[in-house]
Amino acid sequence: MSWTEERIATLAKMWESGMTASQIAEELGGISRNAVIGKAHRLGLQSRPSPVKSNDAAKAAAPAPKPAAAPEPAPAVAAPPPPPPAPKPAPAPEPKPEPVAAAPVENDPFTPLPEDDQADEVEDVEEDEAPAVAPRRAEPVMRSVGPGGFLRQNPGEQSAPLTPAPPRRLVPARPSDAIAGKTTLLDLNDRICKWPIGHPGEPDFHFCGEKVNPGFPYCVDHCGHAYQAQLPRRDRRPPPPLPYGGPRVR
DNA sequence: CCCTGATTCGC
DNA sequence: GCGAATCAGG
Repeated sequence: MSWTEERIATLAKMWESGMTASQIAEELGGISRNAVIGKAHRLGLQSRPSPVKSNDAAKAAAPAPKPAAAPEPAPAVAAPPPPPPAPKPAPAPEPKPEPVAAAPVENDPFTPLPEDDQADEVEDVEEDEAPAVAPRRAEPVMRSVGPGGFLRQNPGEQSAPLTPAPPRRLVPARPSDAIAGKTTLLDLNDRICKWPIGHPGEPDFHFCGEKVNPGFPYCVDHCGHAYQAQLPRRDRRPPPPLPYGGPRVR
């Protein structure tokens, strides 16, 4: 297996959307999670909340505001508690500026209601990503579907691809009509709701795709699902089916 | 034990 | 550049 444009794009999307390296590896297929992690690092994707953050508390506090040419900026996971989804720029090696923000995964939508300890999460989300684009059309755009299931662009519709050179493909990314018009992994960006619909690997697995509640990874509706105050056990819904029922079946 | 991501280092 | 091996925290 080699890292084609598309596999890299998929890796990047999944990584930024908070999927674990294992999940990504499984989805890409024929590759280990180590390969995924290694590639992610080489690509400069970095530092989502890692279990092993090699962190020196001394680094951030006092010393060396001027490393000059010092080779250890060590950005990533340090001070800023509420990392707003910044546009992912080139990795800034300076100590001061906000490093690449970690993907916002306050609450894994795949296990939306872990039972306890999440009442406080709504607390510390900050808001400094003012929607630069004011009136985004909230209405889903009707598209025609070309042969093979790829989506056609409407006349006058300007596509703003995330990738500098969107790969032309003879084989469309949408594997089937089941996914036509849906928001797939490759459609994810900072502005649309990343709430998963269905299970990864299923032919119609897709994402919500609504405009996000600014500052959150999900739309208003799904934020309502993701961030919930704890109810008394008395009147909790016993069946927590959404949006991800159980273990993956393959 | 399991999981996670980070890092190293031979290829 | 790649990724297995290793490390280290949860």
